[in-house]
Amino acid sequence: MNLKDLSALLKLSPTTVSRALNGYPEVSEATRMRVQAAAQLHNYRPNAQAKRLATGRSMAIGHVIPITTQHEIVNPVFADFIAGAGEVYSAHGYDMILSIVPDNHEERAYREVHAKGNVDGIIVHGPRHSDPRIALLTELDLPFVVHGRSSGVKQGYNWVDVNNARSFERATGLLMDLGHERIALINGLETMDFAARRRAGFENAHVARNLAINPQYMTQGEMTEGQGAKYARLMLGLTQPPTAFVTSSLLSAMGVRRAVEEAGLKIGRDISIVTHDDELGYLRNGEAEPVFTATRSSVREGGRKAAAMLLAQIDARHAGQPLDQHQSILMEASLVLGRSTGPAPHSLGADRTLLPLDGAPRVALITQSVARD
Amino acid sequence: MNLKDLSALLKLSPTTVSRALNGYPEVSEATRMRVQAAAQLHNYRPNAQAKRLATGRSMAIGHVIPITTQHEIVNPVFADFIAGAGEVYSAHGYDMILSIVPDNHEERAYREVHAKGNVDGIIVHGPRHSDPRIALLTELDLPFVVHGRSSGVKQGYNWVDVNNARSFERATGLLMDLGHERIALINGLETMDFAARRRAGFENAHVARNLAINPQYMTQGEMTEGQGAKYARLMLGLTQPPTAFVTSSLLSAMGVRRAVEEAGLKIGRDISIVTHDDELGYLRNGEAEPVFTATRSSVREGGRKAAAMLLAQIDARHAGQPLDQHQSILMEASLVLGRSTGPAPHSLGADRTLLPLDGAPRVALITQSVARD
DNA sequence: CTGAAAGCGCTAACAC
DNA sequence: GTGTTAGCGCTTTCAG
Repeated sequence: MNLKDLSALLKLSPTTVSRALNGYPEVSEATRMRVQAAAQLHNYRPNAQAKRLATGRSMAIGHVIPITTQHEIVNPVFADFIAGAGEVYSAHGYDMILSIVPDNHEERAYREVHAKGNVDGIIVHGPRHSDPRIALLTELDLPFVVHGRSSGVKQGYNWVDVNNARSFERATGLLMDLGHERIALINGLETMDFAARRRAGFENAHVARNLAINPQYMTQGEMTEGQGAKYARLMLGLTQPPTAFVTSSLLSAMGVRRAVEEAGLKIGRDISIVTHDDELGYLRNGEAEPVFTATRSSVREGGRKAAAMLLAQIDARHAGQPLDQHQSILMEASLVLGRSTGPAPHSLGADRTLLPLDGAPRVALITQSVARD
Repeated sequence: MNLKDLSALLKLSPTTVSRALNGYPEVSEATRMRVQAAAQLHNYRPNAQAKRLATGRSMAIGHVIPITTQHEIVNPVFADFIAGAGEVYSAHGYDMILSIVPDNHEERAYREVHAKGNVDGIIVHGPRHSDPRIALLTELDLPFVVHGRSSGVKQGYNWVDVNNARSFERATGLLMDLGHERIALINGLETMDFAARRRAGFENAHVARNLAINPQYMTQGEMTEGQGAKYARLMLGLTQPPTAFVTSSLLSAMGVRRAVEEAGLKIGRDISIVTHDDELGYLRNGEAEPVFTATRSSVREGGRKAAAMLLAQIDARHAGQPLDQHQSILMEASLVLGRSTGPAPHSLGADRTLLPLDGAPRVALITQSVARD
């Protein structure tokens, strides 16, 4: 059933039917009703391709997920983020086109997607410290929103990110408040912007408390268990091993735990581990179910916000507004908690609660949480 | 730059240019060269929408991921599977359209996507035991491949699945071989086909060894840590508690571990836990890095196979072949390993290796692995 | 308020 | 070998 068929059936012109269905004002209420009823009855759906060609809008948003050619693991964060974005798209009649692109083909992929005209906008995932994609997309004049930031880029652009620096600064500071002076950082690859920011936060905490930063305690690499264990082993082998670890992912934290156990040490007694990760709901317990959910949903909420921002941008452009104003949303990470056996939560400010882990308030998990915009 | 511009530039008709670019034989080699060079030079990309409209092929595959309205967590398995499928699509010039659909709107979503004509085929995720989507898609005459199976459906259809029954049977049997007689199953929701199959495997192992199946030892629910802990607590509270747990996901296994620890028991000494999950790379160690990778890549490989199967089906149909033959691929799950501190692997057949966990060969992890088709 | 006609950018019969 | 013509199904001026 297409427009022509339907209009023939109604003994109206395709034009009128189209207008009736698309809410144009110049059609009489009576015929609009009639048309809508018929459309419903015959289950009419305008052909998407034709509509796209006619309007010049593809009604689709591209999500480009870069895959490093070495480690081809898809970061689980993307799944939740994309789920959130997807909700917004379907509410607005947009499709989501997902491209998993090897990072060496990225530029080509973007140019192609643009030239072929099959998306109206793009969400950029996994930005690096200085990410060429931002300049590229600006040059192509394709609306986009970055999931994360690219600190090395000076021009304005739209982004949605989590306050990585602040959360790592607080996590590190927290350990220091508990008496730790030798704290290790097991970070993600610092070419990735989020990892660079996490390191900055880690260092800031040292600076703020006048503690020396020991390069031997800072490592970066893939966020896998193997890497976490490897680096932790190295550091535990130092003459002055760290007394606490701040890690950048759940997997790394599990690797650290393994190394710690191998060394015959006990977590929460000899060694503290703090991990920051969107997945870390995996580790908590007790009250944890809601925390887990909250963690995942906050990433999802980030996806929603990014999508909404992008669609607004596209609408504005289509409405002829210049819009060189750039928007950004910074989501605050909040401290949550470990394995609570103790009674009272260790408070960290109005909306922050840290529960002691295994009775000893020395191990904490940190997660990204509620949005603040 | 569009076809018309390009052809004007070359002083050729759009037709000829189109033919040259699309590899039609009736164009002279000389002009083909000239056209290709010009296209390259001007960075010409045919407009996707126009092409779609003209050819009637949307060159896109839809992946519909159902979200249960209660627990809106996206199963991480999807990410890897989709990444694999994505590789195949981009190699063949297809786009991937991802829809996250609340499970109560599924039928509508499928009908819509079909009527709008924006996909040439669909991958069905998360099939239930009797899944109406299969009949629906058959009725709509839209090519599709199921990621998983739907045991209650009698008609033929294409699918790619893992041998869930067999792997759970072997896991359970393995525990029995180690002397366990009271084994608990912490399963996913058995309305999901994979969970039903896992249960069947669990039961088969009992039948094969003439052991009674105790309903008190079988639970199903969301595969979260909280549920795992809850059920494990209940069972550990029985007068005859189980001595081993077979769980359906990493999260559940972690919940069980928590409950076990709370009860003052020690894993590997008092209690064994076996988990089967695509994610369970998260838990292994030592030799584990490659296993982790292999696990994830095997899911990815499943995605590749499903995609290839679907594209073949679409091509065949387009070539006018009837193809009422249905294909299927069953991937075998292989046993891998726990936390290896002991030396010799405990062998389970030619391609199967089980390493002892913490020296005591009583805890094992089972993962899905290499394809066999 | 409704309709006729043109056109979005491409492909595919059908001539030449 | 190459060009002409007519659509694909819709939207959108422009008339009425």
